[in-house]
Amino acid sequence: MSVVAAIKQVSAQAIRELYQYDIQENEVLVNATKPEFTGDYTVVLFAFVKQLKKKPDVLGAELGEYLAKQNPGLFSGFNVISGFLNLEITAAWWLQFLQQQYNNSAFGTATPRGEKVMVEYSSPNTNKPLHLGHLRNNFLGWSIAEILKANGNEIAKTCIVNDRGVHICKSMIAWQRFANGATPETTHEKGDHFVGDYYVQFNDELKKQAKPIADAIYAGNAASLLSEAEQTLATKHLEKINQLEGLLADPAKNEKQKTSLNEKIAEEKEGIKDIAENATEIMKATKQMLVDWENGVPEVIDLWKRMNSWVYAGFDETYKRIGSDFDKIYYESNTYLLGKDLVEEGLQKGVFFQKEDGSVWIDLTADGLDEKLVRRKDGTSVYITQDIGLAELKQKEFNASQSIYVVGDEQNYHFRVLKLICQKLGLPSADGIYHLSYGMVELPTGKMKSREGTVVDADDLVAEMVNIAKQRTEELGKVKDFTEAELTELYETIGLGALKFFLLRVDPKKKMIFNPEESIDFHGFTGPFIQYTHARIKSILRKENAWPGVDVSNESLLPLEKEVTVQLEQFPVVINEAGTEHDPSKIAIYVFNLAQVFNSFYTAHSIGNAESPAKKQLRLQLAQLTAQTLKNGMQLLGIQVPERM
RNA sequence: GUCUCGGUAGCUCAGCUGGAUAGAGCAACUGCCUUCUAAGCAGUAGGUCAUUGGUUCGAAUCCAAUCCGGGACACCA
Repeated sequence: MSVVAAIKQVSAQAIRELYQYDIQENEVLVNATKPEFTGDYTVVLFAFVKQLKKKPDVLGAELGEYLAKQNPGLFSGFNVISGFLNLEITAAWWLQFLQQQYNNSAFGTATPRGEKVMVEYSSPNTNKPLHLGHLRNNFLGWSIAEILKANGNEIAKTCIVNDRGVHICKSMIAWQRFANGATPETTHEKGDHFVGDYYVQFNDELKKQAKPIADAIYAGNAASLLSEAEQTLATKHLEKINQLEGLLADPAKNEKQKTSLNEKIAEEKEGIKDIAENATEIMKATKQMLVDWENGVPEVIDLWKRMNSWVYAGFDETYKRIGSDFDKIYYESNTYLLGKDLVEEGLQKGVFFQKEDGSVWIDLTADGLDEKLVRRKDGTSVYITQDIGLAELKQKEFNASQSIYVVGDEQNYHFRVLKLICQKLGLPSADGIYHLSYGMVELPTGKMKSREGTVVDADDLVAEMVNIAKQRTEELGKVKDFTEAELTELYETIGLGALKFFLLRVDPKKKMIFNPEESIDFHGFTGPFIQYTHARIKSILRKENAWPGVDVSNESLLPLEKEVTVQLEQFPVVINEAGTEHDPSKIAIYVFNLAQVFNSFYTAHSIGNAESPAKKQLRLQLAQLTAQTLKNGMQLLGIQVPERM
């Protein structure tokens, strides 16, 4: 049990016994004591003052007295300052903790509870390579899986590959038209980048073809190019634009109103652009290809398989390098028809209802949401239907009590709907659905846009980080005796460590800004800082292979020795928090704090030349447990720590 | 329009189940490598916690309103 938990327990017990007042352990608020006061942990008393009808000072004195008396092994002293009961923990308690854990390579990990958790993450589209946003997703998914594992859960990592749909057809059409039979082998290009290039080419061509149609729409002579429905829609947009521009010309409008009007006009223009793009020959060919794919036309299926195989080869390389792996990969081409029978079932149960045109809906207005379509009038299913089906399939295959989806926050609404529908359908997996929502990675200029070429490519970024790691390491010149292979490994470790730490140190649900102009730091609150701390400790431990082996249980602790110990003791609690909150940044912050405290200790006190054998023994134990904890903590973030750097 | 997430130091972020004088890192400035790795350590400076009101012993934290920014609300995925 952690110290804090122990303090809560004995405090609640003390209040029960002293005042016959029943109180739960978790109602006791325990904080770390502020440095300016004496003590290690502080019980905040204000919460009980009223119920117990005691003045804070009196309550503190009585409680402190009682606690110290009843638990001489835990508390060595106390003081009360205006409602805060500051408790000092005995050196013996800290030393006992250290004795128990210093040799425990699994320090921090909970015993298995037999609970199963699924983590779905990564989930790429197969029409373009991975970018920075995917990296955040992958690192988060991997890390949360490790954290939950350390909390005693059994983990299944999954991935749903979006391997079918218009987006792939776009790359396929472009390849057919522009590639002249080129392949990744002939061009010596990584497969996912190769296919992505054709996706870009498709969009270039689309723009080219859509331009004259859009011009015609604005000129009012696009009738022959559009279907009747498109024509009516286009006219509507045009009318709206005219109307808005009329308003804009009004000199009485202020800047703010003008901005708003301009935004609305831009929206209408976007609508016209969509119409024009959909009317292009290349778009029509793409849609036809999607129909052919669904009908299983052999040439289309062959090309689809071929191009996907190129993409997978590329992805595999990236996944291997960044350390992502999966226990089970689902492919949308296999799962996109799932959920149809559930729609039927839902209709019969009255969860869904049918409109006159035959489309099927669910009414979520009572839950503060809208009506949501689950089956089109033509009988085909929509995106969410597949997800319901896949949720059921996962449940059948893994029977996990919790199913985590690592997906960007733009899909918050979607997952609320998904969970609600599953609950209303009474699927056993429903309550375990958890959307681990994370914010987008943005550039200083705003969102990354593949169309504008402002996407930070994952492979490029990893390569750059590794390259910087190499430069820095060479500048410092500390590892001249490393072999070529050892150097390569070290650069990967440091470069990827910096990158992963950078993306994981921030609360997942917050969006984050990445500035490609400023390279990711290697100093301060960074991965390399922690790796360095680890390497330095390991260097000492290699030198000091003969420990004094004397009894340290009667030693006292110097302030910095204690600070390190206090920090170490919190590791299991932090792992627990990171798990329940699904938040790896808690680990990153913890590991940084630990490294920082240890470094202060390291510069202030010598380990090898300690004042006495007992001190040396104690400091070696501290050093060893710190190294182990840094290693275990970083492992939870998917980051390796080197023995030397 | 409705829903939702955010706004803390020049920059990037902690702190948010209410608790003592709001913390780190980067950038800036001062020191410290003849002693276990200076990717480090010690220190200085930097704040109207978006604004206003409320709740109370106490608010960055809870509530309301306002301002600013992101996202969502498709018979797209």
